[in-house]
Amino acid sequence: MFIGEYSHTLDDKGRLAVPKKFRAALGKGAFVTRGFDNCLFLYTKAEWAKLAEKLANLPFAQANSRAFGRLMLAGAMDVEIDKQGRIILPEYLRGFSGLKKNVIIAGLYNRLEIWDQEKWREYTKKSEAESNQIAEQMSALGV
Amino acid sequence: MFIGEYSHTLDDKGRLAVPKKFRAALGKGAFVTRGFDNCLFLYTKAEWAKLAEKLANLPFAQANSRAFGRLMLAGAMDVEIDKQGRIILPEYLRGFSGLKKNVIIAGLYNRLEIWDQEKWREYTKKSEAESNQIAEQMSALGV
DNA sequence: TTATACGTGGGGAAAAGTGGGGAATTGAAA
DNA sequence: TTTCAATTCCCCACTTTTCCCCACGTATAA
Repeated sequence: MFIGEYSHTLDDKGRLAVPKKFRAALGKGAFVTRGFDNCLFLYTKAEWAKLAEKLANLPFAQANSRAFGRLMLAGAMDVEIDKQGRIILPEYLRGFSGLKKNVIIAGLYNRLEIWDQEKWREYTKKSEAESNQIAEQMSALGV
Repeated sequence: MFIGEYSHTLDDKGRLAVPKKFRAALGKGAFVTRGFDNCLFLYTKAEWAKLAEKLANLPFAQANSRAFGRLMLAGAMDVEIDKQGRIILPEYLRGFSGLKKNVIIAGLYNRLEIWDQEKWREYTKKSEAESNQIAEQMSALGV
């Protein structure tokens, strides 16, 4: 289970440290891909396999399904954790997510999200302001 | 079952003493996360597991579900109680809840709430003043 | 008044995160 | 085929943060 918010830095070589806690889970293989709201999703091998399966079975006759598949499947890349506990993010994903030096890594149960710090700050600020409304809606979903 | 109101202090290292009564219940694992009205929620491991499960199953294709998950899952952190009976609150949660030196820990049955003392005072003052109205509305919910 | 327990503060050791240099490997050009 | 250049990968070292332990003060009860 991934939870929490971590602040790390992306170096000039495109390397990003994974929080110590999560390395064991990702050691068997990790997959990054494009996410929503301009962040990246990082999955364990097992979770990625489940998701990829679902994506592959989307009806490719539908334009939206094709777009979704291209976004997440073609966007994906398997990454390895080096001896220092870092992964290398490919150029196209750094560009997509607008990552600069300061990066936020967020745990969302079965995935990690990688955000540019500025974007994350703006996003959470906005969400906090709307949290009461959102919570009302969530109660309808049984939370 | 957590009840009562306790006043403690947060030190420079972000450490907060948990009231003695509650340590046994939280000893097996405790989880803090963002709450409502700018306070933090503190759960036992068992209670958190139930909540996290629900949050994880929200449909991530919906913008509001994602926002809620990011507030509460990415907001969460598992904390351990040290030999002195304290937990460490991460920087981002202290910022979120506006905690300063004086902190209130309040028991709410299946969770504890952590408030900045000032905010708590204002909130309770306001609620006490409105208690009659609130009570009317609650009766509709079967209380 | 003394003893005990709880809460608070701080210092030192260890670990995690970050940056940079050098070796090895790959690819391209002569 | 050989050589040069560029990129990738690996390892070392520094810095910062975290964790663990000890000690003091205050409150409470005997």
